[in-house]
Amino acid sequence: MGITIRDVAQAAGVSTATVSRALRGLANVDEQTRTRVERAAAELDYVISPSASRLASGRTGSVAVITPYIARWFFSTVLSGVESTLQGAGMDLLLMTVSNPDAQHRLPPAPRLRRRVDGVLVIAIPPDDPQLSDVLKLDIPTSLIGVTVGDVPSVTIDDVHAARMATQHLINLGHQRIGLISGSIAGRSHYTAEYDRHRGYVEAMNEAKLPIHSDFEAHGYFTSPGGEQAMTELLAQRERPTAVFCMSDEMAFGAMRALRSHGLQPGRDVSLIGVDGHDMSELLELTTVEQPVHDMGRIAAEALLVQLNSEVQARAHSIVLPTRLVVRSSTAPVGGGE
Amino acid sequence: MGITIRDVAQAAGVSTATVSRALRGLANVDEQTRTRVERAAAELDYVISPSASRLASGRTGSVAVITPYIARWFFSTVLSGVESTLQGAGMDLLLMTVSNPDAQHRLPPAPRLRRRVDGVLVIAIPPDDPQLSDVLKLDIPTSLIGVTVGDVPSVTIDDVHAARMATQHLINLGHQRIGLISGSIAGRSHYTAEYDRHRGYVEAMNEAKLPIHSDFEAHGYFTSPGGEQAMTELLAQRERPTAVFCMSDEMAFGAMRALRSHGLQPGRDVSLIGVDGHDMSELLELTTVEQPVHDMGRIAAEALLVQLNSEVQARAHSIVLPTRLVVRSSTAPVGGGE
DNA sequence: GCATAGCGTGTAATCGCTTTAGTTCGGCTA
DNA sequence: TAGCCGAACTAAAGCGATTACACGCTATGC
Repeated sequence: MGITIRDVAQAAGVSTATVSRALRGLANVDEQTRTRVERAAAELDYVISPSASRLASGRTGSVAVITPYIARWFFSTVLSGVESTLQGAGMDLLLMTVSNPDAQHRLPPAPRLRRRVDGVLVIAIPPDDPQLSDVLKLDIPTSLIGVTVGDVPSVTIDDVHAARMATQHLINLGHQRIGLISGSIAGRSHYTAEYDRHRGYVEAMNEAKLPIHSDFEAHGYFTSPGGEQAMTELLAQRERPTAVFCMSDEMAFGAMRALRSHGLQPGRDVSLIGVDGHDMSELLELTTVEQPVHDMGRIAAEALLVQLNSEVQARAHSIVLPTRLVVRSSTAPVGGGE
Repeated sequence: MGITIRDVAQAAGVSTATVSRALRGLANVDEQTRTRVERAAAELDYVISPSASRLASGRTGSVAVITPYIARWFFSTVLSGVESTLQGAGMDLLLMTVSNPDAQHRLPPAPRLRRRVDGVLVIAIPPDDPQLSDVLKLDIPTSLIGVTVGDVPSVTIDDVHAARMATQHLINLGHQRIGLISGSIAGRSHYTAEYDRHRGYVEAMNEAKLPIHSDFEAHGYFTSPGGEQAMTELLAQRERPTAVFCMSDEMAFGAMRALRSHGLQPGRDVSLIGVDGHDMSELLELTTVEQPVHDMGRIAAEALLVQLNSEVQARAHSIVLPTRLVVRSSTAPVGGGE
């Protein structure tokens, strides 16, 4: 039914081998011949059959992206960065999710990758998730985003530093009772970013010789209802914190709502800072430590492409991108509202 | 390098044809033989080569999803619905974006689809976008989401009805000066949903014999900064509207911010209603007409799979999903705050 | 007792490309 | 003039599955 390379060869009066080379821009093809072939292909409206090409060449021309969530801001933003890069390189992007707490019982992605993709990009799967190790065992070129495991190439931010920056900002404003809304995803394996952000908070507090009450930490599970709940708990303490560091913007949004329903105003009554640079944080006037999420996707994809194109097994290294403190009205000097 | 079907055949002591049949669960294979083959395949850790299988069978086992945006709420939510369905059916999901105002100059997706996918899902591309017609011309089974074109199968909501419901809600609360924040995406072709929502607004207003000031419409370009700008314009009118219907939640979020920076409170001073059921609308207490976005993706994917599996060219029909008014504190009876 | 049907299986021809190992041929060197 | 070389090209052997067809065998109908 379809036009094959043979039809093009015949129309151009050359062999199929020449058509193949001409169309792919390989050397050892006379420019006149190439033009003739291209014209013939265009006239016949010929497109290479990817299946045949893949079978013959062994290259699939596609990259899998594995992510636990699609509809969450961080993940979809990374994905958009990845997509634009891969599209630019003419690579197919195969999207797969791993089973996450929300959607159990789907078949693990690892077996589906074999013989099917040239490379894999993994977005923020906890380092000790067995599904991740299954993927890594496949020995397909892989880049990780937002997580590091062993010496697998990765693109991340310095989570310790981000958390220190956030906490330090609160300290600089004169706050002393600084709460923490962390993740502690229920039933979920241990998450590097959370661990590191915790450390950053602790380091900054210690350095400033500020006390860390265990009462001042609440779990927000990285969701905004969770953040709301956590803030409500913090507000129930005998001595309320005057500022709270939230490990993600979404949790901070929830915390904002909790403040409002207590008649408190973010910034004036309690300072709130997040991490992410979420789309909505500007709208909600949330101070936050921005991470370059779109770029993380783009850069990881670029690194993977380099790895795929280099014959040598060039040991790709890990890349750490900078974060940036963006101050808005959700943080203010301590006592401003008293 | 890899294990091929021949290795499995040899190990199981049968022909490759039998292995193929056994592994794909076809009929006419003795159960004992099938078991033997399966055991051999498992032992050798064999996986079918998709490229070879595709070439031989002509089926690609994959579906393309074409979308103008990935990181926006509506699109990523549809995508997650699509993904879970396709994953469940063992289909590969190829993600492609069409050039949108934000990202010009990428090659159009249509040529990349040929011979590569069994079906196509298109998310909310304006019906007169040439890139959409290029895709439809390919004559690959296709389902549209959030848009209709001719008799191509689609999954949508009734936008006229949704807008009527929203406007009627404001009318029921006693509002008479009801503003409209519409889209009018700059430099973008005409968008069905916008047209229909406009009609719904007009119909409801006419039915209630309420006047439609041209001053009461502002363009928000379907973004939240746009909505903020639009609301600011509306507030500058001599006679301010007491309520505003926003064609999307994101624009309503922006409008909320504009209200706040004018010292006004959504609901008390100006009522605000959106359309979408965005994640953040609950947090922001926005009244909205919810559309079942995740389901739209799921259902469109299911319909496409049916179409792919039915031998007959069953003319798939269009599906219209219901919307639901969710009342929150951003809308209140007129005059509540005066 | 014989034609027939159907099941389980094997044989071998594809599917449409890539790629290796030649084959030509004009021009250049010795 | 012979010999050699490199560029441009062709022929043909895969790549690893699927599937139409053929084949033997047993159960069934008449």
